[in-house]
Amino acid sequence: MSKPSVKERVMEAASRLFYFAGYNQTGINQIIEEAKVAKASMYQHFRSKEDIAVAYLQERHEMWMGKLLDFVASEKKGKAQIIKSFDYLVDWLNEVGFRGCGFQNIITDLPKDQHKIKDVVVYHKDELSKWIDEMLEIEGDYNKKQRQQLNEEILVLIEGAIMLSQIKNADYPIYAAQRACECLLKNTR
Amino acid sequence: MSKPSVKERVMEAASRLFYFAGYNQTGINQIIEEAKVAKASMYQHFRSKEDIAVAYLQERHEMWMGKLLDFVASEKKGKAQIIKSFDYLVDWLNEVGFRGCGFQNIITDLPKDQHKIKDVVVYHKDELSKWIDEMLEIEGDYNKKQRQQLNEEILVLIEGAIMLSQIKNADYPIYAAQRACECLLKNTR
Amino acid sequence: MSKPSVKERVMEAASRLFYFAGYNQTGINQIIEEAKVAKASMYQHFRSKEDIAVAYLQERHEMWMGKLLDFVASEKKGKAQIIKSFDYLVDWLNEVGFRGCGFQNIITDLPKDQHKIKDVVVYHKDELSKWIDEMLEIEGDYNKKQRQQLNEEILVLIEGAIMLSQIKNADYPIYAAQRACECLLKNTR
Amino acid sequence: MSKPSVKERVMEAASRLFYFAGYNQTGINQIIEEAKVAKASMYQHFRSKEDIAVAYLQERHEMWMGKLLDFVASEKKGKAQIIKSFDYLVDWLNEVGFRGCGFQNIITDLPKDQHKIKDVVVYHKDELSKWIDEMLEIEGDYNKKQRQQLNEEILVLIEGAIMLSQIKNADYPIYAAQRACECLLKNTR
DNA sequence: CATGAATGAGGCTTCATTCAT
DNA sequence: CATGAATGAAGCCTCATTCAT
Repeated sequence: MSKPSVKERVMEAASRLFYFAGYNQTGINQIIEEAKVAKASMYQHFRSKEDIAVAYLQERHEMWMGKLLDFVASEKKGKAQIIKSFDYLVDWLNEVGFRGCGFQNIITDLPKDQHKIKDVVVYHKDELSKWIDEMLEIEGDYNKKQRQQLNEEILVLIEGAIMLSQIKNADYPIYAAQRACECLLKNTR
Repeated sequence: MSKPSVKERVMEAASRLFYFAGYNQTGINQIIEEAKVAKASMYQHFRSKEDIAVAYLQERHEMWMGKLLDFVASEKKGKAQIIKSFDYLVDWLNEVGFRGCGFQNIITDLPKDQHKIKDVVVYHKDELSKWIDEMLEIEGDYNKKQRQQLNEEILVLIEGAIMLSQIKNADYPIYAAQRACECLLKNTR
Repeated sequence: MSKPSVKERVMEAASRLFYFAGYNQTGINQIIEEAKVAKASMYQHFRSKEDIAVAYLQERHEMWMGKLLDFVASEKKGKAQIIKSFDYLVDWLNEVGFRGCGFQNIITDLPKDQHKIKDVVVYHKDELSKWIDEMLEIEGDYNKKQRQQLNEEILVLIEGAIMLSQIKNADYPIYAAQRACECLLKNTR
Repeated sequence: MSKPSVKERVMEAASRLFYFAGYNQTGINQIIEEAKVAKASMYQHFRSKEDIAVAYLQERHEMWMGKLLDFVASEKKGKAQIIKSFDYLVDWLNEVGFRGCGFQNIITDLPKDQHKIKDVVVYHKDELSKWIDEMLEIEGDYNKKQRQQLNEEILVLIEGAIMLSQIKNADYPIYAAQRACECLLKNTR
């Protein structure tokens, strides 16, 4: 039971602070203080604050997708898991006090030159999109064009649900998104 | 043809910078420089940076809602205007390079104590919601419960469309939201 | 008898420290501490450390050339003043403990991108060269080509005298330069 | 054909960086990175950055004097080699982009306590001076006093030539020094 | 003998705000 | 009502060195 490594301690503190306080609100000094790490030690593991953010988002992606897949595993693969994924959002966002999506939140107020961060965000949403497509493909009801359109629509619902629940500090937008999703999946066009 | 007032010049510069560069990326010094205003003059009109942001968001709300109503005015009030509102989003977001929603963008990375800003954001989304409700009510097809649920769903679509178009730097999410919206409005539940 | 302004205090401290301790050895913190000025106050008057150095060198140029002209004024304009200028070097360098030339010293170990500093140094040496040319022209003994060559040679002697006196911590190199200069001026070629 | 030793690799990198980028501009990290050496390995061979500089200057002295002697070897020992030595300066400084004298450059901006470095610099210039004296002695035209004075003057010319060519980024100061040197050697005083 | 991790001190610069005129 | 000067706190990052393995 030894002490976590410097890298781990930095990641823990940075993840918590970046997510709950915000990227710009979180200073390097705060991170190293909470991680109980010397500043230069931190910079031996991460070249810059931006790099910490990238690592944070990558870790967050793994964690978030993992939890999502676990959560929906009780349902049959396909539409059912997609519908169930909104229940995941409800659980998650209630737990974090509707703090919203770590990926959305970080790109909205970013120094103009920090492209690496934006890239991970796009990657995360693309991966989520891939999973949705998988679920739709398993269903077998749709051709490729239909799948793509549905996929886009569902992703919009997810993004909107997370964002609006953050603004309103409530979970009703997530349920609304779920209802909308059910409607979209029921009515072939 | 006199020079715009200090307040107006500050608002112009701050609005532009807050929206396109981001609230945290924009410093007071940059605002006064671009507004060509002395620092203390600015602080005579606005108690703090937060206050400037509040004024910016209020102005932006008026402007945005005004443009929305103008844009959809060519359509019959009701579902048609709602559908048309997504075309507004397409026009607007293309014009601003998919910079997203000024209201969404500002709340995601904010000092913990700046509640006044959050309040205006909530107000803005509530007003948008009111307009949607108006349009649905005019239709006459829905009871109150149905109206509220549809309203929530449509708002989620709008939020998601704006956010995802910002992430993907493309307008397809807006069209996806529009398609989804049409589906929701067509299929009574 | 009011307190000197912030700018003056910064200049005084920076000049003293840059010259006697060295540009790289002198930190912003040391400057503001000795100038008794808040850091941000300093940055209101100087955009960067480089800019302070530029101002320091410009001021130093005026001071140094002024003192030189004053010192040699007792001699007749022409060769005599040139010879006398080496006595000026002796006086000056003894006074500053053979700390060398502020202009030479700053360019030898400079971040690659600080061109503004280099420019002032070149300007300073060019102005000194102009003065030498003036003195040679007054003499009337030389044609343009001869003047230019002598000028270059004398400037080399001055630079070498200052540098070698710094290395050896002694004034004999200055006297050597003076002797050499006399020889050059005596023997037309 | 084995890999150069740690010490050699450090020396190679440090020499290059100290000379071309500057002592203060070069960090330990950059040295070990370019030398492909672990930090602690380096500190096993050199007690401190200052020690690396001392070794660098010692090596540089051997190299520089060696090349000088080789270069002038085509001439007869005496005045001729002295004159020829300025051609060496021209060749060398053109090759290194007028980066100046590694010894001059390092002492102008040094932490106050690093005396070991200063000592090597003085040693280097003294050795150069010894060589000039040798050349003058071989000539047989001068008494001891005359030799010493000429020696000082020639050294001043060399120092000035190197420094001014660095400032002006041109080789004309070296030719000027050569002309002056010829004049000094021709005219007994 | 070699190493990567860890460190305290300090580097330069910018922040939003207030003060004195 | 307008202003430029002044400020303390904090921003991100790099320094030369030492430690534990």
